[in-house]
Amino acid sequence: NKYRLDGPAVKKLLAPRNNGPHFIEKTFDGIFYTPDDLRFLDRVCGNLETLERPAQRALAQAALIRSCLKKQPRGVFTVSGDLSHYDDGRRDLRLTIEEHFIEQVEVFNCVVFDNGHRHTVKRADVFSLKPNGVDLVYLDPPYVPRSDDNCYIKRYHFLEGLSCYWKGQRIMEETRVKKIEKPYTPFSYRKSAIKAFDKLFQIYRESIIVLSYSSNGFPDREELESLLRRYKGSVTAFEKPHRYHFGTHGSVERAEVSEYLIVGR
DNA sequence: AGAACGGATCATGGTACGAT
DNA sequence: ATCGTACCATGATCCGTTCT
Repeated sequence: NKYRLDGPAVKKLLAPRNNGPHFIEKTFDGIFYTPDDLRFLDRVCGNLETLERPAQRALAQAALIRSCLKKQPRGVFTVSGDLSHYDDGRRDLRLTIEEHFIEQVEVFNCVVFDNGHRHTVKRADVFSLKPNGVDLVYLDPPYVPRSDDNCYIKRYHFLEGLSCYWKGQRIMEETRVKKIEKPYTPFSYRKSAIKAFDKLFQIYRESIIVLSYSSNGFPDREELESLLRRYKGSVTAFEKPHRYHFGTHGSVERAEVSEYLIVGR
């Protein structure tokens, strides 16, 4: 609500260290970014603990993660090594991570405001949370594609690791990009997705439920609506056409989809 | 035979801004 | 005022191979 990364805080984050950690530099050398970029990430991560306020640490982490995302071609961490053929001249690929970081600190400082309420964030299994006293839940689960897998960790493992400095994570050494292990979710598999939706809707039956989903996913819209009707008297769905941009060549058939917003109350 | 995994992949169109 | 150029967002996929 009120704490930003001011001059002294940024100075602490950028301060040189003598005995700082080198995990990122050692692990991702030749895989992502330049050696200088990797050392910068180690330095800022090591300096995070010098900020006393958790809100400031969170802002710094958000700025650092955003910096890494912008500098990585396509924003995904499935590609590594020599990425020069992705270079289309854009500024994001030219800046160092440090230059990105300075900019992103300002970006995140600008989103701090006070609306008079207290807010909390949790990173947890949805089935482990208490559903009491929730007016409205917005659900954005992973989609099960029609015939493929949809694994976010394989695209964003570096950011997930960065958010905790890979503490408690096991790196899969045999993978080219040094992925961390994929966490299990029943929403990612045909076998278990329907049951998982049913359980989720049941848990939040006292709240307004808003579900984001796509025509690309399984189960289809009709089935989701009927699952939601088990617990909700009124179910309405909104639909919007959407085109993805990653496969613009002719063979990409799934780029044209409908996005759904399904509301139960 | 279908599911899951690991890794690689586009080009279109909007916007900002300087040049004319 | 208009034109041209550079920048850059998009990213719940695609494909070949391995596993069950």
